[in-house]
Amino acid sequence: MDDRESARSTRRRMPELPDVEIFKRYLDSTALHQPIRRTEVREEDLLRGVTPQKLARRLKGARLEAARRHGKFLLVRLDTGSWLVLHFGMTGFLRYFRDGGSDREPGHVRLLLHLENGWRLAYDCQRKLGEVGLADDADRFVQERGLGPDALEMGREEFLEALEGRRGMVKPTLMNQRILAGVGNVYSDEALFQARIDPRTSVAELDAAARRRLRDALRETLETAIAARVDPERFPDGYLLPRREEGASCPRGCGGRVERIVVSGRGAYRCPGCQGAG
DNA sequence: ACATTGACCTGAGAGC
DNA sequence: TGCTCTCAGGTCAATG
Repeated sequence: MDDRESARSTRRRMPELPDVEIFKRYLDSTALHQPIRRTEVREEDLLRGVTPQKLARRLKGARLEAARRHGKFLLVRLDTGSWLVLHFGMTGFLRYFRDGGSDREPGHVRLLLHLENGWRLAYDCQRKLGEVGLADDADRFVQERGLGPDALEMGREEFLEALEGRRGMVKPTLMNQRILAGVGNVYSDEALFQARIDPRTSVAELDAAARRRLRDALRETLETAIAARVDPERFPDGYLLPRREEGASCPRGCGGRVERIVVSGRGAYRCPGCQGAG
């Protein structure tokens, strides 16, 4: 990856649920079933609850059997029964490569698994806000972390239950991983744009119809992002994500201009025409 | 329960 | 050209 490519992907890649789902599919189609010959920890700071020595010992000889995603976490089951836990922070991603192949080692590798077949699986995380760890059990990990239900797996009733009694602003509520897991800054904006709800609206002010609309919009948004392989250029018309910049014309064609506001300390994009005055 | 602020982290881009 | 400043955002902790 050259510098320009690196810069571009840094701008675009902010791993939320759809991004991690793509990572899961990538892992499932590349690095499974090969014994791990050696584990290289290049950045100890990203390890959580485990030393480099322990991680290497637990991975040595083990095979990655299948990946599972919960919210923004990727949990990889080993044939030994334990799980490798990966969180991608803001800038993390995976790459499967070998010497002389078309893909090369990326620029900020924090963990590198050397596999028996000569290929390597890199966990790259430029800004070190990600996390690598081990878990004995995936369900218990999710519970102990206090994660809410996965945003894509939860049913309509479960979503409505999660909002019940909430009084905070809707955007930070969607982003609260304890309430539902997987939604971050970008996709909360997108779902709210699709549902035509101002991000600053209190959940308490949303009537039943608006809550259902939000739930459907969130599901639609996440599924669309995955189908587009999180590439902004592949998103269908009418999506905000490819036009997350101040002054862009409303993707829905209402004539409004996209504006940036700050909600709960985060930059939020919305269309004043479609999403009300707030 | 909820809001706010700051810390963590690195690199890009702006402004001087 | 090179410096300083701000910003990006996932998560956590402290404070109101």
